[in-house]
Amino acid sequence: MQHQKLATIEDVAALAGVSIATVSRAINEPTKVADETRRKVTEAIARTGYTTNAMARSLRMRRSNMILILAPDVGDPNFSNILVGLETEASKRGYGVLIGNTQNDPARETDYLRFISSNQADGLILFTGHLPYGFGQDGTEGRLPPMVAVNEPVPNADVPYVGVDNFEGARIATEHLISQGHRRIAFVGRSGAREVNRLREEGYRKALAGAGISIDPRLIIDGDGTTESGRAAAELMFVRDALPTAFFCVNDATALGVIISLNARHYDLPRQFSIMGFDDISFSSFVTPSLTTMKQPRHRIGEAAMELLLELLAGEKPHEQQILLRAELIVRNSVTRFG
Amino acid sequence: MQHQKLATIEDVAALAGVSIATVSRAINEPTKVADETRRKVTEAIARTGYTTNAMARSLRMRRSNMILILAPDVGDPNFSNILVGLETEASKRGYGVLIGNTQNDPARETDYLRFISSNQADGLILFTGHLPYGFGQDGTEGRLPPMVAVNEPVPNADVPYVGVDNFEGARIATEHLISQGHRRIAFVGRSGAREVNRLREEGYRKALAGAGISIDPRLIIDGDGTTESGRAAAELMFVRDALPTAFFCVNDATALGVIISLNARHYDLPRQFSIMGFDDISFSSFVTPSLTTMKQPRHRIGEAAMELLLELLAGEKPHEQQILLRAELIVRNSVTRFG
DNA sequence: ATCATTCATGAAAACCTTTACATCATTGCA
DNA sequence: TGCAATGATGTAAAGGTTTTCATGAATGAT
Repeated sequence: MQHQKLATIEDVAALAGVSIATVSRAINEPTKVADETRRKVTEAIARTGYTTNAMARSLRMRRSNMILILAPDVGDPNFSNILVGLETEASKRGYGVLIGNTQNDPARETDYLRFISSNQADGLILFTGHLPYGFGQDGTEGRLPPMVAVNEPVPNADVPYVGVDNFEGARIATEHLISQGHRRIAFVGRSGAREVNRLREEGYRKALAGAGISIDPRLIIDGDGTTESGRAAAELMFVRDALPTAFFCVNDATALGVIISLNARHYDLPRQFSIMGFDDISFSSFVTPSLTTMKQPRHRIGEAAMELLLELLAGEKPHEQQILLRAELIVRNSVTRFG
Repeated sequence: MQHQKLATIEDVAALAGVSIATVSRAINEPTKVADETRRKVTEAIARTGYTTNAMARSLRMRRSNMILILAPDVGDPNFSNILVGLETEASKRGYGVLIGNTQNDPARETDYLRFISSNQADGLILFTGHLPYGFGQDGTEGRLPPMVAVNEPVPNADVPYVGVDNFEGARIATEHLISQGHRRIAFVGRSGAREVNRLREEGYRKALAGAGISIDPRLIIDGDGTTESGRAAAELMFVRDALPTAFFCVNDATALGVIISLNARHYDLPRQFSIMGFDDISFSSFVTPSLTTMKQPRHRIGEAAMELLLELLAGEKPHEQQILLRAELIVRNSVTRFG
C-alpha cells in the first residue's frame, strides 16, 4: 500500500489548537463556530490536506451516501442513457452510484443485496421489473429499503415508479399513423410477460378504437422486443398473407428487424410500408429509411427517478407514487402518407 | 428510516455464547475455530440474520472493496459494453464498482477524487485518457492510487493500460481493403489530439507502405470520431475532387457518417465505394450496407483491465504494463472487390 | 449587581469491525 | 512426570468520525 497515512481530524485539531469536535463542526455546521476558529480550522485543513474519511463518517452516521443501481443489462443503450441522468442528479446531491449487472440471474440479484444490508448503499434503483430475489419473501416485507423502479414497474409491491407514459405514447404514435391515412396498422411485439409491451399495446388499441377502426387480430404479433423478433414477425405476416399498410413496433429494436426484413424483400420503403418505432435509440436516425418514432426522455427519467429516491431517503413522503413522462413524436422518413 | 436496527456481531456472539473475536474468526478464517463453535456461530448468524457491516469493516481494514470507474461519457455504447466486463470480473472477486461520469469536466474529475482520498474506493479505472485534474500536480505524484487506463492510454505517466491493439487492427483492416484490389484508400478521422486515432492512422500507413502503395495526402482527412465528422469528411472529398475507391474510417461512427453522405448522393454501395469501419458497435450490422469492420473484444477488455487492477491492489507487480488485445475482422457487405 | 440566556467549545460515547496479545487447556515428546 | 509446543478462545485497542452533554464565558435583562 503505497498510500501514505492520511491526515485525520485529530491532526487538523492539533494544528488549529482546537478539539476534534470543533473541527467537525467547522466542516459540517460552519455557523455554529466562531469566525476566528473557523478560519484557523480552514487553514489547518489546507495545510494538512485533510479530507474526511467517508468510512468513518458512514459508520457513525449509518448512511453511506451511495445508491445501488440494479439492472439486468448494463450494456443496453436504453439503460445507459438513463444512467447518465441518474448519475448526474446523484452526484449533484453528493451521492455516488454503484452499479450492479444482474443478467436476470437470481443469484446475482441476491448477492447484490449485501450492499444494502451491509449499509454500503442507502437506496436502490431497480430496472429489473421485480424485487430482487431474496427480498419480499419470508415476511421481511416491512424491511424494504428505500427504492424506486425505473422503466419496468414492479407488480404487486408498492414501489414508486418513474418511466415514460407508454400508453399515451403508443396512442400518439398510432394516431400519427392514422392521421397519415393508414387503417390497417399492425402491432408488432405483443407480450404477456412484459408490462411495457402490454401498455403500448393498450395505447395502440385505444387509438384504433378512437378512430373507429376495428382490430384485426391477425395484425397483432408476438415479440420480445429484440431485433430478431421484429424480423421474425414481419416474415410471419407474409406467411399469413394478412398484410398491413403500416407497422407500429413496440420498440425501435423491433422496428429495425421489420425494416431489415422488408428491405431484404426489396420493398420500397416507406412507399410501400410505413414503420413506426418507440424509444428513439441512437441508431434510429441512421437506418434507411430513418425511423419515425417516439422519443423517450431518458436523461430526464434518470433525473426524476433519482430525485424521487433522494426525497424518500430524506424521509419525505414522495410527491407521487408514479411519475410518467411524456414521449415525444419524432418524425423522420419511415412513415409516409397512405392512399 | 424504517430500517429497524440490524443485528451486530455482538448479538451473534451473545446468542452463540462466544466472544465477538471468535465470531469474526468464524466468519473470516473458519479454520482457526473449533468445529463445534463454528457450528454454533453459523447457527446464531442464521437466527439473527446478521450481515457484517461493510462500513465498520472498511474503516478497520482501510479498504473498501470498491473500484471507481471514471469515464467521460457513460452513455457511450463503446464504454457501456466494456463496463459489463469490468463489472463481471469485479463482482466475481467481491468488489463493487462505482461509476463517475466526468463529461470531461475538470471540476467533476476532481470531485470524484474524494472517493479515492476518503477511502471509499481502493482503485481507479480510467477511460479519460489523462490523469484526473488534481492528480499528479504539485508533487503528489508518489501518491497515485492503484489504477489502470482503458481504451485511451495516459500519456506521460506510467499507468498500466488495457485496450485493443489499434495499430495492428488498423493494419489488418487496411490490408483487407488492399487484398480486395483497392489502391486508393482514404483514411477518415486523423486527429492530433487522440492517441487512438493516431495509432490507427499509423496502422493504415504501415499497411500501405507494406504493399508499396504511396500515400496521397489528399486522402487523409481530419475528424473527431463522430458521425457528423464522417459526413463532413466525405463531403470534403467531393469538393476536393480527390476520390478514393475505399474509405477506411477511424471508427464505426465515422463510417456511418460516410455512408450517410454517400447514400444521400445516391451512390450504389458497396459497388461504387467500399467502406471499412473499426469497433463493431451494435448498429454496424444494421446499416445499409452492413459494415465491414474490426471488432473490439469489449467484454474481454473490461475483464482484463479489472484483473490487472485487482492484481495491483493485491500488491503484486503486474504481469505487464500494457495489455493489447487483438481486434477481429468482421466481414459484412460494405467492402467489395475493386477492379 | 444578579441572574437567566445564549454562545462557543471540549470530553467522551457510540458506530461495528478486525486483530495483536494474553490466557488457558491440551497435546506431544523426552 | 515435566516441559515445550500447539490450539482455541477472550480482552482490549484501534480505525476516524459525529453528536450528546457538560462547562464556562459572555451577553442581556431586570
